[in-house]
Amino acid sequence: MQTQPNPTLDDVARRAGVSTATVSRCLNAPAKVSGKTRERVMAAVTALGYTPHFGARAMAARRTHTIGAVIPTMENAVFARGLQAFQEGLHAAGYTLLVASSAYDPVVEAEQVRALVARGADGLLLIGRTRDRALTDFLSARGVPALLAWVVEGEGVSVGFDNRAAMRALAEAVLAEGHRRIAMISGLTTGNDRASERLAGLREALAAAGLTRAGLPLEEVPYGIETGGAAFARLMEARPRPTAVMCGNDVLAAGALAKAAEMGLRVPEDVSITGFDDIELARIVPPGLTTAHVPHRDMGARAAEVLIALVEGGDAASVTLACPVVRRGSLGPPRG
Amino acid sequence: MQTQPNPTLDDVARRAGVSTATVSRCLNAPAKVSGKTRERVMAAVTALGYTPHFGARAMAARRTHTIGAVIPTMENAVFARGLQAFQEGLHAAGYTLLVASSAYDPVVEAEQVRALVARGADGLLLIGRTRDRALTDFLSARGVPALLAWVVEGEGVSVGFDNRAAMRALAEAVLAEGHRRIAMISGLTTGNDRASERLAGLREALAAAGLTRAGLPLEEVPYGIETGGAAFARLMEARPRPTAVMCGNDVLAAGALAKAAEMGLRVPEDVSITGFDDIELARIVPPGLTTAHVPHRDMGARAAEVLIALVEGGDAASVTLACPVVRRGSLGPPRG
DNA sequence: CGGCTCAATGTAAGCGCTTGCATAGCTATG
DNA sequence: CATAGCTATGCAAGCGCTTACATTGAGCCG
Repeated sequence: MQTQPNPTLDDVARRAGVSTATVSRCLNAPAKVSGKTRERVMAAVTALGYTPHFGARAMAARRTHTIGAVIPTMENAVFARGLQAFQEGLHAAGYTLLVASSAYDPVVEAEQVRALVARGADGLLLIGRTRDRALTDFLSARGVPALLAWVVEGEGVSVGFDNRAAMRALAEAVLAEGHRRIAMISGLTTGNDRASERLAGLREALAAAGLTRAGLPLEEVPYGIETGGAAFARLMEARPRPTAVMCGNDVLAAGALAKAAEMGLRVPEDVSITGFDDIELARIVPPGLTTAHVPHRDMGARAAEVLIALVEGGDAASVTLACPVVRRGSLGPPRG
Repeated sequence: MQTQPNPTLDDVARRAGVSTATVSRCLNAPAKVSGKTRERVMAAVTALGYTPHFGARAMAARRTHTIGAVIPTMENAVFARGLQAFQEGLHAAGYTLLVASSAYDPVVEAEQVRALVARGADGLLLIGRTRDRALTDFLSARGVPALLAWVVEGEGVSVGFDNRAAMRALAEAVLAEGHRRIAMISGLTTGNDRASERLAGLREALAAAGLTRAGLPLEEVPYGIETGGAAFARLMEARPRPTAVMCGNDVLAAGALAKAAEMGLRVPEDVSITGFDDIELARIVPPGLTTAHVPHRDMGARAAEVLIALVEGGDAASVTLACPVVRRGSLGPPRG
């Protein structure tokens, strides 16, 4: 499809009457070139519409100023928002972001990581911390630093929050209202440490309140409004019914809320519902969703800082952010 | 940071006792190599954990199997979803997707387009069709095909829908209910042809119904739930009040809906509200949002097909998808 | 059994850029 | 005025890969 060959450094050099080395310096270290020459070169650059060839540059410079990120899916607003902030931070520092999605599949994730490394990513942003040894080894052999986000430090540097503690705090708020029959709708926990940590947090809180572990009705379903609604309906078939349904994320909770309305159940009088993430949705679904606030944008911005430090300097410390409980209308005392 | 140099073709070749050419052929055209050699080479590849260097490959092969996409923002679910489908389609065909976002700024968009081309994108996906001459010229000079999505064909190939016609159809439904005092909350129209086309569609319908153009109260606000709510509040200060508020997208409409509830206005008894896009939200905000259904996933998938055809074959036809009106509780006849 | 074909492999020339080193043209110094 | 010390530039060697072309060695024909 290449109709006319793209202009190269050589074309620019010829047109400006200098060597390719000078042109290259003009572009990468303008201070090393005299004012007059620089002007002439820049004129040639714009006249020709020259754009440096990325592959060639990466090859010669062994540096790409590119950061790769592998996220589970772009369809989840939570990642989209964090990533947007992340990319703004990178852009400001002169880095470009390459995004790939894994569809929550570790095999695909590994593939994508390799693809990004092959593309010359100087560093990587990864979500969560469940991943296999081979991948970590691969990255360290290649000398590509990776930052883990959405979790707290396991091994390696991370920027994130403690999913378990946040969920436990939320559960404590629910218990404090007087709820004893609590059920949970969790996202799929297989290969998803955020989901399993949240579940674990709830179990810890229940145990601490003297409620037996066996007593937690649980539905584990894929991410989605529909699936959340369906899971809610199943949980509400139990007699006696749970008085509170805690969800692994806001989207599941929104589904539960919608289904409750459809079933003629009042929230929170007949049943309390909680979410996790605090996406915009949480504010607008009536009566407002009580949830754990995850500072997505802040996390993305901090992640950019830390990863750049890692890439350029060599080391940087992990950051742990707080996830306060946000109380809205969906949580109230059990009736009776 | 590169602790150990990455293995190169040469390392693999040496280890397998063949030339680099043979290794390259093994990877790119296995049929040209004898079975025994291939096994030996593949063994060396895995033993060394070899990954081809992307830049080098792009340089030598003048082809990257990479498609770039520039979207306004990842935070808009609408693009996220379309893009997810797009990327799945590309992946299946062996292409990789590079995503960049422009924040609705044409200058940034142009930058990103150039960056993607410099990175060797074989083709580009662009949203909408308002863009300046220089950019189109640049792309055609470089021989990089671009596909426009979310719109119908202007010049160039597109995969999308007719924003104006869809909005007109929606407006006709509103008029058919008997509404005559209609207001609009539009997204920012500057540099956003989707938004301006939708507005134009509404105006056409009003004109066709004999309502004067001057009679359309209009709020033009940035994308967001909050901004939609605030705009709604302003529109409802008019006396007599509008009986129907049509919004440029579902997110603005969700904000309007939430604000209506907060103001104690019943929907649709006191005021009807419509959206555009039909995102998940539209189904769950009570009483359900009447909106125009945009087939995002389908659009993404078709876009992948068409763009690949463009890149590989050279030409392909535009695709126009229908956007049926979806009726939900938020639209009813005006009271009285 | 010579000669031809064809499949499998090797040789080597780039692809477009960066960068260490050499060079040239100055000015400041003794 | 010769010399040292700069700065601005050029030269040329790769970076890791693909691919046209050359080479080799079978297998097959008459």
